[in-house]
Amino acid sequence: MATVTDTPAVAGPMRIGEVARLTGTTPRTIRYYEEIGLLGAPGDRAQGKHRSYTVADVERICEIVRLRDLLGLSLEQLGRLVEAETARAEIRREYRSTDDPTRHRELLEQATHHLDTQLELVRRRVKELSALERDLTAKRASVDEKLRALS
Amino acid sequence: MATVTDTPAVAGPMRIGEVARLTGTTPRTIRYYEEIGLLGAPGDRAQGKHRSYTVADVERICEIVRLRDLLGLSLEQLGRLVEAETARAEIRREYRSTDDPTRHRELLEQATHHLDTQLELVRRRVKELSALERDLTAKRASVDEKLRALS
DNA sequence: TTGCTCCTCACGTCACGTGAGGTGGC
DNA sequence: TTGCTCCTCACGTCACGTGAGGTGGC
Repeated sequence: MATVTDTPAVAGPMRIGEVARLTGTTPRTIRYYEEIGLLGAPGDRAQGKHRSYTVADVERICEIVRLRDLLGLSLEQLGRLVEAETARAEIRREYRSTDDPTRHRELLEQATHHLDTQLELVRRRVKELSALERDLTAKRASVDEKLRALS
Repeated sequence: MATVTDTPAVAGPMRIGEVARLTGTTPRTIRYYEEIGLLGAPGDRAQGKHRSYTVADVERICEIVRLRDLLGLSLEQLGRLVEAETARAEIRREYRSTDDPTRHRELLEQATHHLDTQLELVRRRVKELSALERDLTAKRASVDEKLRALS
């Protein structure tokens, strides 16, 4: 799996091919996610002209791809999950633009709630996979036992 | 996720609906897996007559469904993976029908190889998911920190 | 005989893959 | 100007979902 540790060739705005390479997807996939509203249209863009992406866009796509591959969710479910993420970006903007500590607390509590939802899904998966690993290991041990008995 | 711990209503042969319920799938999915050769046709069956399944069939479908949900493989890849499983069933039959210890050893060593392939895939996934869990936990801790600083 | 489940087409859908034909920017 | 990548249709594919119309077995 490709990660963001691949340094982008340039720090400036990127085109869709580079973004696809950095996120381990394809241009078609990125356009499709834009089409169904999972990604917002990148910047203002005239019809037929090239899409231009920022480093923040790349990070968002990486997150989506990671969750898509590791949890078994539909893109609609994934959309609802990262809507929370989108909200978090919005939250940070609002967070920085206000000094009201009550509002600060509210925004932070929303963030923890979003993170907890994701953590719960991840932990459930880890448990299921660990159970599978345990079962396979047990089978392996049983076969090994028979092999030893043979020699 | 449904598991085989749901005891089947009867111990005898089952129909497709019951099998679907026990394995957490649908009749359509089971027929589709048969169509693409992922499952062999259950018993000899005249055209248009009902399919009849055994407990062994249910266990095999459970395994397939479990691997399908937890690893992110295509049905073709999954087919190659459980071809090994199919081979194992065949192997057990041959294992019991021969007394040659050299042949026994060969068959057992094939079995360990198949199990190791599956274990490697499972462990890779566990690692990826653990990394994701770590990242999310770190984010959560950072938000918590800010919340404490506020009070 | 009545219900329920099963059967086989066959078209629909989700998440993209894959050309076809044309334009943009270093 | 030449290449390369990008653009927008639009049809194909994988893994099923979802009726349509008909038959099987307790």
